[in-house]
Amino acid sequence: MTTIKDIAKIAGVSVATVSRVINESGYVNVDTRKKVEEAINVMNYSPNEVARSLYKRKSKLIGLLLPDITNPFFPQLARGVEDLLQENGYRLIFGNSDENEDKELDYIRTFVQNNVIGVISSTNFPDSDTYHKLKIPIVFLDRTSNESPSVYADGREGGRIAAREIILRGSKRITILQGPAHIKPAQDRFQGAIEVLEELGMTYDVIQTSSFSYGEAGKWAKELFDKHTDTDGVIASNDIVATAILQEAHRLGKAVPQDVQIIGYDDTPLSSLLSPSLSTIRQPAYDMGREAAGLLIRLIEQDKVEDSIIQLPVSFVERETTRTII
Amino acid sequence: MTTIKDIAKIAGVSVATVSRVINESGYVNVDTRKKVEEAINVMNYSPNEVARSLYKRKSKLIGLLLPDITNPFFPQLARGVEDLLQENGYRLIFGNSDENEDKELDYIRTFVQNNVIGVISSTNFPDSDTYHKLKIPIVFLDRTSNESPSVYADGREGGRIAAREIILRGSKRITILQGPAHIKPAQDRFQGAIEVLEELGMTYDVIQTSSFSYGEAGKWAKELFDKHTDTDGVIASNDIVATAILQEAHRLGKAVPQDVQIIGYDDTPLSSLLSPSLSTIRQPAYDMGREAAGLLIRLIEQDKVEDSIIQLPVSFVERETTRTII
DNA sequence: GTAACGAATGTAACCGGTTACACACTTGGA
DNA sequence: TCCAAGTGTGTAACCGGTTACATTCGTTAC
Repeated sequence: MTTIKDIAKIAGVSVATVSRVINESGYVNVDTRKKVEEAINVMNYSPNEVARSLYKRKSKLIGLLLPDITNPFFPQLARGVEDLLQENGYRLIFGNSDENEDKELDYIRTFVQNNVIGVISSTNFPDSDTYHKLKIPIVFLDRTSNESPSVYADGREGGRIAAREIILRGSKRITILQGPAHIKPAQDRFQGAIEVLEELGMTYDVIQTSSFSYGEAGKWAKELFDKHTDTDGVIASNDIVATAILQEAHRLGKAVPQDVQIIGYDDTPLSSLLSPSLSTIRQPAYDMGREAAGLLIRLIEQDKVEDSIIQLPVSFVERETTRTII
Repeated sequence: MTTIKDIAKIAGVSVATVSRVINESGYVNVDTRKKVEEAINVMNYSPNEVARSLYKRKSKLIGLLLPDITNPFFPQLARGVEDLLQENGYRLIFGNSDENEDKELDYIRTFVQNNVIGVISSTNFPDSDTYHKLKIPIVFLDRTSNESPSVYADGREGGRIAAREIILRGSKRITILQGPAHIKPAQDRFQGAIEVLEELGMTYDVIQTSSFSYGEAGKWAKELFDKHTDTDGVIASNDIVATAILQEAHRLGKAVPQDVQIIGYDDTPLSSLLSPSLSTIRQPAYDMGREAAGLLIRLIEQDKVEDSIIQLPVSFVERETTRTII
């Protein structure tokens, strides 16, 4: 490996001068600069970030913690984060937490051990000691915590919209899928939907679910139509679950949206590809990722940061699993 | 930040002794060890990986380069990689290359700058200088390069299976979607399918595509049914494209699989959730990721590694977009 | 003529670990 | 009794950068 010493020797200068050239700091004579730059080019040298990081006590690394990249909502988020960071010269250490606090703690620890300069986390435990004790900037993504910097979409409003739209389009016996209890945004959207239904004095049923996994979604779909045969509107906990409902409805010979309307949540790419395509509440996942990265960069590079809590709008995406308003 | 010096001071020993305790190397008296361990616990100390990495010239970091995490095939791969690495104490620096050689080069460079100890890459340029010059172990994932360690599924055989199955199930006028020219596995599966069609002397049509993006897939679906109205069997370049075809067939009032059979590729999670669910060629993405990680770990930790080229089997997953064999 | 300052460069300490080496003490066998 | 080997611990060099500080030289101002 080529080191700064090698470059110094080739260029006939000291390491300090090479460092000055690399970092464009201090005084360097133009001719000296040329010699050094030439040596750098010849040797195709790039400085060791580890050595830098050790001295400066900070790196260009940022930790990203997501529950499960396999859930189609998260690749969008991750991509948004990665794109903006990459454009700004930062790199990502990435981990899946599986919503598991121990795994999360373990990752945060190794992030710190690697001198990461900031963390973006989709955690269910934003108020845990782990995060409070962190001395580096942290942005909660798709999750919130009182005063801490965070980027999220308005889940409660999303739930409200879903309920309003499905009612507006004529469903009378609505069933709501309640997402996993420990996932805050899932509960927010659930609460939002409930609120509207209560306000309008509608009767409704609830099916509990405990994950967003592909594998189990089918089970809840079966349970739903089993228990609530006459349901004519389903507000799903996310697009995966909505897809399973759609499939099950199909299997049972129920016409969608004529017999049952279905509204998903997230607007993952798959939802537009289904037949019929899925009406859903859109969260701007990619933008959320970008915003989170942008906010983190600001927190890292600036003294004062305003608007460190960013809420992005959700919207109803009308497709084919809901009826048109008459 | 707590350093090894702090611990040494608290425990009343030298840093060398603390280091010996941490790394379980050399001689340490039991009582001394206890004192040190106590100090470590009290201070909740964990050693700085950056300092370690600098001295040892290697870290616990591994670079992972994927084309686009947003393509639903890759999260599975990534998850497989991450799971096995995490279990073995390694961490991941992650980047999206967009199949772009410059971006790839840039990532590889920063991987090296950060003393990564190995790289897993899904690249279209495995034989480029960038990789040849790398002095650390590298595993090509979902891609191959002559003698270099790689993990992939048999694309040609996948293509052959797809063609055989669709013919076996009665399609006479088959259209093949040819994936992006620069993506090797896409061409492999295309070639495999062509081979079988030629061997059996069947006529067929080809539609060129230039990406796997959701956005453009619809366009090719339209083009397909526009140009080849009478096609009764479509071999898609992957599941995303297959989904778009399915949707378009639906829109045109063609019955699937009665009028047109469709076979996808990858068996991404979405394919089982469609209605009708998608028959496809399964690549064991998660396992591919795990295998790649396992192979890389072996390359890192062992002197000699046998079987450094791992080919995983593909299989036909029969669902509802193909007819049953009579 | 010289004090003051800017430009250019080098020396060496430092970041937080690991480890080669030196040294002291114990133990056991010849 | 003496030496070799084993045990236990500390000192300091080292990894590859950055930077505080010292030094030298040339120019300008008084």
